[in-house]
Order: sequence, then C-alpha cells, then structure tokens
Amino acid sequence: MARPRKFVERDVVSSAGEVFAVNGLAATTLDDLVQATGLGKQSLYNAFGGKRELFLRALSEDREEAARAVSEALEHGDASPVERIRGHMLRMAIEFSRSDSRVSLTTRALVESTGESDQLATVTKAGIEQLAGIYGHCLALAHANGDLPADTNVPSLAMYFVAITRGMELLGRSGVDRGALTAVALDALRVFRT
Amino acid sequence: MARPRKFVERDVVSSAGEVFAVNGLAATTLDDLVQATGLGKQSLYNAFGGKRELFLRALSEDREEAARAVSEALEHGDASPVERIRGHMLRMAIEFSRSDSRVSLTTRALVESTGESDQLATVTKAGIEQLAGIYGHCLALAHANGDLPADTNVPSLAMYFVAITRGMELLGRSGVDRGALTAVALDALRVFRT
DNA sequence: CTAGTTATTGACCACACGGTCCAAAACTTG
DNA sequence: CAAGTTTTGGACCGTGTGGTCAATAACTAG
Repeated sequence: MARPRKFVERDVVSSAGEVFAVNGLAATTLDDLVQATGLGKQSLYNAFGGKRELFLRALSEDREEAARAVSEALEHGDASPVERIRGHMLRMAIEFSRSDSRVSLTTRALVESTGESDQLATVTKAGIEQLAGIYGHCLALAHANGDLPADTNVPSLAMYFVAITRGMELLGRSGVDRGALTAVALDALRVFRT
Repeated sequence: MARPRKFVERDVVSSAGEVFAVNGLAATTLDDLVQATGLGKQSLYNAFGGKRELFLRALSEDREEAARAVSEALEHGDASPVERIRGHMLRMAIEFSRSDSRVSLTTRALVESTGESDQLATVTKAGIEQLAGIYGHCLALAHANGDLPADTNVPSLAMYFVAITRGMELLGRSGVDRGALTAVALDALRVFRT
C-alpha cells in the first residue's frame, strides 16, 4: 500500500546511539547522524521526530541493553550471588578501562539533562532505579544466604553498587588504567567481608 | 598608561564557571557568557581567547577549589583521619543531594572531552590524580594509626574514594535523595571496618 | 495498470553560533 | 593638556545549525 522503508529502526537507533555515546547530545549534529545512519534528514525526521527524540530512543535502548547485561551477569550462573557480583565488578573494571571506552548514554543524559523536569532526567532516573533493583535482587539472595552482615540495608547497598560503577566509568574515561580500576573494584567489594 | 579594565578576572572566571556548570561546555553560548559575566564579547575575547579557553580557566579554578576544600576537610581538625574521611563523605552526600546540585566542571570536562589528547582530558586526569593524592595522604595517616587493615593498598583505596564520590555526584544529579545518598556514603565507609 | 500512500532525496531556510573589526572611550604618564 | 595605550561596545560576518519543503520514487491493493 505504500513505499516500504529502506532501513530497520533498530539499526538506525543503534548507529545513532554510538554517535551520541562518542559526542554527547549537544555536540552531535544532525549531519553526524545522517552520515552515521545512512538515511536522509527527512527520513530521520519522519521516523523519529528530531535529534532529541532520537537521542531519547537511543537512550532507552542503551538502558535496556545495560539492564539486560547486568541481569544476565547477576541472575544466572552457578556461582554464589556474592561471587557473581564480584565477577561482574571485575568485568566492569576491564570494560571501563578500555581506551576507546565511550561513556554510556545514561551517564551522558544525566550530565546533559537540564533540570528535574527534563525528559532526560526522568528516563535516567528510572534507569538508575532499575539498575539498583537488579543489584538489589542479587544482594537480597546473598543476604538470605547469610553472605552479608545481618545489619545490611540491601536497597542502600544496591545503590552503592550503582554509585561505584558510575564512578569507575568516569575514572576509566579519565585514563585510569585497568590495574588501578580493578583494584578499585576489589576495594569496593570489601563491603562483603563478613 | 592605558585604559584600566572594568572587571576582575577572578570574578569573570567564577561567573563563567557557574554557567558552564549548569549548561556544560558545548551547550553554553558566547552570549550566555556575555550575559553572565557582564562584559562584552570583545573584552572576553581579549582577556581569555574564546569559549574553550575560558572553560579551561574555569575548570582549573574549580579543580583548585575542589582540591582545597577536600584538603581542608581531610588534613585539619582533631578527629582521627578515619573520622575526618567519614565526616567528609557525609558532607558530600548532603552536598550532592542538593536539588540545585550542579555537576562539577571536572566531571563535565571528563564527559565532554573527546579523545585522550584533548586538553580537557589532560587537566581532568591531573585533577583526578590530585584528588586521589589528597585522599591518599589522609589514608596513609589512618594506615599508620592502625585504623586500616594491614593489607590495605593505600593508593588504590584513595582512588576508590574518588570513584565513590564521583558516583555519588551522578546519583545526586539523578535525583537520589539525601537519605539514600547518606546511606550510600555509609556503605562506602564499610571498607574501614577492621 | 491505476490510484493511493508512504519513503526518499536534495535543495532550501531562517537563525544562532563563535568570532572579528573598528571607532570611541578611559586611563596614565610626561 | 596631549600623546600613547589598552579596553570597550556594538555592528558585522561567514558558517553550520536544526528543521522544512516539494518533487519524485517505490510500493500495494484493487
């Protein structure tokens, strides 16, 4: 009934996300996006509505992807919950120390958002809470296992892990090397000492 | 011998810094700066050279100020080193949960810098290391006091504190409230349990 | 094949951007 | 007061911006 699209939305959002991850929202131009995605301005505009909307889409996908990855790492496997978190943190240290390490769209959105009522702020806040929920789930298991001090406040500790990973992301960005970042991760895991 | 300036550099850099802290480098326009500082484009240009240079100046001042504040908190007072760090972390939790909390220029520069060779990256990396040094100094005292586990790697733990404070900054920005942030700070301090 | 619908393309636009020019102003020194 | 020097203010400029338009292409249902 109508001319079909030449592109797959998912791919376009993904390409756009990479550009945004490198440049940030404000510093990415429509032309950058046109070049990265391969489609024309008007097609971009028809399909998504504009730069900001496209960023929001990419942000949502990035957030889902990140949540999925953490879930995967923390909810499966036969190691104990604490061991799973340990493994995850060490993997994050490596990930964040990759020299091409781009900063996540969530962190970008957090920094570039203006004011509480900004839509970026809403999405990122939800993202933070989602992440904390995932950590919390795993920590609750560990707590039930008796692997955490009895007086542990699980939701707070979950938020602590979100904080330390965000901090490690920034440190990696600033050039802190893999060894140092791994050491930071190990220090962070000291909260588990019973 | 010549017409005197109507402004004080320090004040101008400070005003500019506030604008940058709110909007970021890319999203701040020259006109924003003109309005915030009160002087004309040409004067700005004469005195500093351009937007980016002015940002660099503001960044340096922000970094010095931050380092000074942390030094002040960690190196003086009659509480023990560990207690000083504890107090500092709790104060940071409050600071970062202020709803108008602007994100520090260092974090901004970290996120907005492009590539390792970027001048922004150089300055921020130095800033991170300076901060870690300050934490390290205080931690070394604590270690000598026997307040830290004997096997503590002091420089690494110092970097850990830089990471957790950066993470808390981001969390505060995302709307995490004072109570939650304080709890995170307390969790972070668990590394001190002997 | 035709009508209807949507996607694509590239030209186009108004505007805001960072930056520059230049004439006038404000000051110090002799 | 005059010469010399720097600052200032505002008009100005080329460029790149996000976004729009209108003509055309590509497809499907009938």
